[in-house]
Amino acid sequence: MPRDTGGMARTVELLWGVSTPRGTRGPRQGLSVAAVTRAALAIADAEGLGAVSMQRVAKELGYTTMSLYNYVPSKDQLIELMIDAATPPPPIPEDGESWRDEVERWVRATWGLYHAHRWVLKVPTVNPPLGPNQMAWFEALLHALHRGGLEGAELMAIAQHILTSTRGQAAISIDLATGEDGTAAEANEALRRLATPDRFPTLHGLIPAAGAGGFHPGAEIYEGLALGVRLLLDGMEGYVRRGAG
Amino acid sequence: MPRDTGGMARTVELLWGVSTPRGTRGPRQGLSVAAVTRAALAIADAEGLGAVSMQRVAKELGYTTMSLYNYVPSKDQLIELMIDAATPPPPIPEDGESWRDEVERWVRATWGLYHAHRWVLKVPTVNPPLGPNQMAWFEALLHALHRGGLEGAELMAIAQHILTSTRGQAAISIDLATGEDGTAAEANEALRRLATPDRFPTLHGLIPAAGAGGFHPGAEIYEGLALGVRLLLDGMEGYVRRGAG
DNA sequence: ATCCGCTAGCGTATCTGATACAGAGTTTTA
DNA sequence: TAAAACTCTGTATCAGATACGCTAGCGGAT
Repeated sequence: MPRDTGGMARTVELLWGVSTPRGTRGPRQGLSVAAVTRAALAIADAEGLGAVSMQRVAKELGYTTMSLYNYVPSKDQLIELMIDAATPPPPIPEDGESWRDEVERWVRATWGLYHAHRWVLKVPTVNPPLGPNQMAWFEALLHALHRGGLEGAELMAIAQHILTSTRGQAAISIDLATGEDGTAAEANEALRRLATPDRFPTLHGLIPAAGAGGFHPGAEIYEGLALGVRLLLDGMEGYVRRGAG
Repeated sequence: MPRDTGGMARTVELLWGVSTPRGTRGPRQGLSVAAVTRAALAIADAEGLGAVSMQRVAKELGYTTMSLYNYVPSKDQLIELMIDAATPPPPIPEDGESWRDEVERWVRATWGLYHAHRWVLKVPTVNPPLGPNQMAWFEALLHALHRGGLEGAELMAIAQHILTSTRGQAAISIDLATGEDGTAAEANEALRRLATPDRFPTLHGLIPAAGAGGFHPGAEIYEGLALGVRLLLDGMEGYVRRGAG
């Protein structure tokens, strides 16, 4: 029987810790899914996703590469586990906090989360996030927006909107912060040279205005994100008031 | 002299076709950057990014793997070229079109673009998009929003917001459409099972309401995106009217 | 008590893909 | 017409994922 190399069912099982009941025989297990995941996570946090190889993780744990496959069916699955493991429980709304503040707190926390684990957004997405922690965060966002008066498909839509723009802007911020020193400056330089006023009038006009050159450093991007969210919530309030949703 | 393996400068050079003047000596070139890029692009469109390897591209062209390196300094650079090559010129706004319609047309076109080249959003971003076509699209979006009354950092922020949420939602839609047949259904099934009303009350409430189970198929996601953009623009109008920006 | 069968961890092998390097043939310029 | 500058080829290297078969530890049925 070939090793079950994955599939959604297996992934979900692993993520939710539903241990397929295994016989108690054989040598005691020296490792565990959690231990493997933790080790991989530590490597990624310290040296980036590229440093995570099965060999490296095994070395870190003092085991052979192949023994990891006793716990994790493939590297891809391991990465899914890492992502969920990197995700702490979502922030708890404070008493009396407005729903808008709740949303903004969520955005800030998400921003922080991605910056704390700069590799997370490099993982090319394949599946919807079905890990327990991922789901908890999404639930938290839905909760806040629901308080704001949204329901059903609209609720889902706006939540996705906020989620994806937060992810996207965080990814940009991280790319700029992570690149070799000077990459950002080099990019700005290139931008300045290429965004000529004839072909790119609007963009060209922004370059001096934006200080670092149109692709801003971290804090400014966050401010931009926050503004976008605020305006979206403004629009949403109007929408709800008008009686839809 | 080692082959220049890249760096922003080289990338930009390639993207903008600034041919570093090469001597006219030696055998006539059988290939060109464009030809290599085109071949790679065709493979990616037909079989996904995973099918693009240097060997495969070379085979397609009837050359050796290594000969490609005469034209393209590395695979990563080739991928950047592919992305820009996959990007047609942005849509041209119609006469008399409102700025809001201009934005919405932009969003729709972007959506279509990503769906036409389903591999583009799988590329883990490293650099800001400096290719000429990428820049042209961004300029188009800036132009529309500028007409709406935004300036400077606010303009940049809202443009990024729209860009990232469009990318993000398109990515979700593509993942669902691309997975093995049944993956989406399986995910919904899992979601239904895992999103228990006690721990995930809001999410749980959405599952039946959302038809396919909370993670909607293509058209519905597009509707959601469009709604989000509309509300954001609503908020933006208020903001502009209030005199900021 | 004991032995059987399950299983963890090991060593090694295979396969795929990127990229280095050296050599041979081609074309232009001094 | 030789030297120089290139292009393309063939082969080698290196990394990383994962298959496979072996050995030995351990719990449970005899």
